[in-house]
Amino acid sequence: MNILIVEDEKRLADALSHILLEQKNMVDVVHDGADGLAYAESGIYDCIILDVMLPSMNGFDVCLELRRKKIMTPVLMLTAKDTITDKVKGLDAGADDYMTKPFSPEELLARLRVLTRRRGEVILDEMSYKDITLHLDSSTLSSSKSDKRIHLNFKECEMLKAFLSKPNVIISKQDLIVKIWGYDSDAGDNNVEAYISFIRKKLTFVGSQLEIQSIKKLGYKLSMKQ
Amino acid sequence: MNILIVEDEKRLADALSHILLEQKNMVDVVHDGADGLAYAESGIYDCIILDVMLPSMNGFDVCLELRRKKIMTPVLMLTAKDTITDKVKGLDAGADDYMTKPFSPEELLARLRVLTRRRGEVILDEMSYKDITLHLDSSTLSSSKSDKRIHLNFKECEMLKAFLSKPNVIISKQDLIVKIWGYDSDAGDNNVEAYISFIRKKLTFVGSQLEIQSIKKLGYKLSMKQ
DNA sequence: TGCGATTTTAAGCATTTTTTAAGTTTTTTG
DNA sequence: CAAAAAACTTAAAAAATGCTTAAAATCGCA
Repeated sequence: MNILIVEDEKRLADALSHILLEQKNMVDVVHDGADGLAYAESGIYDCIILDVMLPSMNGFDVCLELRRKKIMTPVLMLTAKDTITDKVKGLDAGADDYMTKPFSPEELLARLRVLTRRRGEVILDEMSYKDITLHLDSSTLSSSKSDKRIHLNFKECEMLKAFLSKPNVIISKQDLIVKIWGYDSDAGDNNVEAYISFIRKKLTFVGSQLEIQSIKKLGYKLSMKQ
Repeated sequence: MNILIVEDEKRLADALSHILLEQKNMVDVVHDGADGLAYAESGIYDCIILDVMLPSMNGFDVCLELRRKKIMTPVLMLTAKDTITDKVKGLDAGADDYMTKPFSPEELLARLRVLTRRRGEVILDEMSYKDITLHLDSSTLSSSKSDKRIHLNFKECEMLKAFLSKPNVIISKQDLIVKIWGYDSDAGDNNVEAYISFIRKKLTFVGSQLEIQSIKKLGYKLSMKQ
């Protein structure tokens, strides 16, 4: 899953992302409300964890603005105090659930499970972007530009899924390592590079107009050629 | 169907009711023997699942008392250990069947089917997909592509049922283990592999155009060849 | 108890996947 | 522009996954 954390307390943000990364999610962290809104508007997240007290723009307003823009990504609101007014305000603002600090990792994961199950149920069996489609029920890649199909192995598939869930967004090698090899693996950058190379070959094979572009020092992104 | 569960272990009680609710039964759960007896006396249940070890009154006594009062609702007795004396005691007490923990959901349902068939509920007795039919009453597989028939044993049958209920969907080895060997069995992947191999042979034998395809790292799915 | 059926286990094999490492190429930087 | 760093590509080694059997263990029943 693809999760956005909007939290200014650095220690808490770290703890949260640590917990989520361990479960092999993709996690983005931003530290203030305005940034949070900007990221969230991309619509690429499966869930947003949103603190109430934030610099520049508070969590309620972020949430309200998101809903006003018809972005319905589930929001889990965090707050330090368990006051009824806050809770009501949060839910009025369009949050889907509400959690008071401190909380246990288990509670966090349980709530996220509920939030994302709601929209889920329908299990995704295809992911598409532009001319390509990744068929998850057969681990197969195809493109509308040709009638070729090619099999991807497990890690290739996971990696391409990461790019398809965030097209045009730069994903760092570290994020890919965590997502595919796990939080405490000892895979190195070269492992990522090797798989990027495999996937590129397969994108070319099916005749796609998409490419995995490398941005030195930052990572890779999936985008149209040229 | 209307089922009463008398079980004090919360986890197991939950698992049981979950399984049964999924099949659209009505389920009542109580946690001790005396309550169990009180509920069972109402006579409204189609079946009673009764643990042996219970607070306040053990399962044997509950069962004995029920029969003494001429309440003949079928009783499926549960026990942790498979001792002959327990079994004998259970059946002497008037239980209709006897199941030792751990057990798989499929085994539970199969036994309930037998217990309640007596009283004439309509039960599913065939599953078909494309050219094959699995005859549940005789555990026999046939295909419209030939007039051959072949017997499947219990586990082969349960496994094929899993695939027939979700054709073209990938089912993981873990799911199959839980479904067929139970939630805390110590069966491993190789057990699944062995049975997949047996079933493939039988699909071939009856001349079916279907195959169980394996998708590395993800599981298996039933689909048409090619 | 003993027999046949069922289930489990284990080992060998084949295949696929993953890792590793070394040699290139490309890009950045001083 | 040269040197260093980063990224790319490959082949080959290593590891893992899955398949198939036969044999052992277990079960169910007469």
